[in-house]
Amino acid sequence: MHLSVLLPLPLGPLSYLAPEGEARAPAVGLRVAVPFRKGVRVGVVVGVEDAAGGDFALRHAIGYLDAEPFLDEAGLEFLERVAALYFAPAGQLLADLVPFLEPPLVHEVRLVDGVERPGLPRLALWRDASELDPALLDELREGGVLEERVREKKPTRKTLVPLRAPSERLTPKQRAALETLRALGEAESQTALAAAAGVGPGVVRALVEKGYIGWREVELKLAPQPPAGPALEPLPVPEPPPRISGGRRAERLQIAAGLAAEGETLVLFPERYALERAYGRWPPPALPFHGGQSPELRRALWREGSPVVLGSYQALLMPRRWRRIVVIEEGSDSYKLASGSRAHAVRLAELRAELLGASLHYVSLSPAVEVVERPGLLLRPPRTRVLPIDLRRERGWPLTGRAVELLAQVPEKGRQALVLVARRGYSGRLFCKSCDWQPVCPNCDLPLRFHKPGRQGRLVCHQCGHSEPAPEVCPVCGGEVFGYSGPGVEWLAEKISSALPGLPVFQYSAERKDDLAPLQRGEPGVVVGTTALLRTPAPPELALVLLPYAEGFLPASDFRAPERYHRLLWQLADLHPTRSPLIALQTFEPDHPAVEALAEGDVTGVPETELALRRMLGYPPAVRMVVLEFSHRQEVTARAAAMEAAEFLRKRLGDYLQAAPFPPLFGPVPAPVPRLRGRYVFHLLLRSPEPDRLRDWLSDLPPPKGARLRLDPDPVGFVGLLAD
DNA sequence: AGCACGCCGACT
DNA sequence: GTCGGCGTGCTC
Repeated sequence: MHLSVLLPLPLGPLSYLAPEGEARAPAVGLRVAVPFRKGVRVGVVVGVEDAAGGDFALRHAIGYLDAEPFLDEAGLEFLERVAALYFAPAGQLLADLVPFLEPPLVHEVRLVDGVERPGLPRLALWRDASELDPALLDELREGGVLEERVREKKPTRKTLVPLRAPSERLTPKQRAALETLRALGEAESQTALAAAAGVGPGVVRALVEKGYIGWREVELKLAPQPPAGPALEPLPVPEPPPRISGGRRAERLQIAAGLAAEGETLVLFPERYALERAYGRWPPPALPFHGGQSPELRRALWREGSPVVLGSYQALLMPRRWRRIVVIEEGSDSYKLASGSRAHAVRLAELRAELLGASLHYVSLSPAVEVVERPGLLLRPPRTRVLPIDLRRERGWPLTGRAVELLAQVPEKGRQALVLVARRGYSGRLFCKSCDWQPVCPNCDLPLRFHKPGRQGRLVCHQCGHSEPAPEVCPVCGGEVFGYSGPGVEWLAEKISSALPGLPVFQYSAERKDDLAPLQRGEPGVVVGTTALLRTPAPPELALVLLPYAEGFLPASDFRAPERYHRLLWQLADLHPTRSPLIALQTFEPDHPAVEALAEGDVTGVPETELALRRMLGYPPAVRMVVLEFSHRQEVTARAAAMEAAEFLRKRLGDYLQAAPFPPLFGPVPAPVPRLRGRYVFHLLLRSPEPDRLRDWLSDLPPPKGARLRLDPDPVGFVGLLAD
């Protein structure tokens, strides 16, 4: 019997002989431990064949980890289809979608009964395999004299428990602490016990030393946190259409809950924050499933029998026959996997639903361009109050007089304001005022960002993390005066503090998360932050949302930028569950369509326009697009590899180059950031309305010489405009 | 992905 | 002479 085993590695399935001495018949979908390289890895059986002749000296699999299949047939089919869709080995997708597949193992070995090996007398008894040399294990395996068994190590935790009854030899305090532990049963730590018993830590330590209490490993009971608040009321929609847009956040969740009441449903969320917030109010029974949970917990919940799962993309392969998949905020960038296969979770959900025959629904405030034409239900969007502040006319940078006036009203009325900045740190650029020198990252073609957390500044690369102290004088001309541009969180916070002394100003970004509790309590104040702020609950008295430089959220090089900008603006209108804060935008483009749509209460207009535009220009979803990224430390090597591939593809495409509705091949061009982490990057874009053509071209493409080639099979960000 | 192998430059 | 950087190939 041959097993076809898929490991969570960027490889196709590998072949193994069925485990020796295993009574059970091999079954597709079981997790199996196999020898791999010098160790043991866990994969999934994706095929079972009668020993077909092969010239490979196959090794035996060690053993199965499951009683029931970990992946079902539908899941395996899905995996295979996704791999084809994304031009990636199936194992890569397995690794991406089920990163918790491999549990810690107990792997034990012994010699087959009666066999003796000189020098290995104790190997007649089961022994942990990690104590033995992998080479020796392999040799014994090949000789057919090794028995192996493997099982999943049960998750445990350490806990402090009483070991002996109190005796006369204890001091009163020690006795009290021991009695406390006997009453509690167990304690998390020595400190916790000391606190609970009202004694000093030394008392507890003495009890441990005398052997009255001690640590023991106990099995860890795994369960998600139960929902916190009062459950929201599901809102049933008769004959629900595929798309539901508009409305307020709570209302959309009610509708999603109504959709989920129909039967086995996956409610897919773009990120953990939104998921946990929704789960906190979701009508039970429901199960949260996401990457913030420990791998042990996710493995434990994998087969849990809840009809509704609120999940991230990691729930997509759960062995369930979903009747419905509900995609929340399908336009969110967080659905794009940043590494590995670089899959897009919404595409995956669509494919999963198709293969299962499940109904698919998108529920979002402003629909993604990809879905805006589906039949939809439009709920009344949040009321908006929008104030564009035209930076071409208003004085003051980075804070106009108008903005200061607005902010001044915040403490006067006892309200709160949120200031959203696209950049963390002090400023995007630092330059010498006398000679124009600018610091650049040594590894990337990017200016170093200026951070000024205290008095002394630092220069930081936001791509590779390189960091150096900011110079006191210009290293080129010795000039002592520096200028800044591209205001960040720190700059704005400083500016607001000096313009409005006495106003509490908080900062909130990835690098500095002030405690926002005073704001949450309703105290007046301003918080300046990046979009990280959107993952915190809105302060209760929110009256103003100010974007000091709205275009900062509109990168010019990306065809999806207007859609994103539009979505962000609408998100601001829906931040507070009931209030409509004034949204003030300092901008050079006060009549941008996204700003107008927000003012007019229109959530679908911008996506519709964008869709028309993409059809005209040949962008997704009108075409399937793939970006080929060639990179190397040496610029010439990267460029040459990209040129060679372009040349090959030009020949390969032949007449289609002219016949295609849109030029199907573009580049090579330097990537929007031409050098990243010490590597030069060149892009080659392929596109066609017929996805099968892309597959054919790519399958013929010879591997590049010298340079590394990576595919982005579903580019979302940082795609330069095609210049025809 | 992770790891071994092998080739070329730098230095005790 | 060796150490060690990185490019290439392979994993049942």
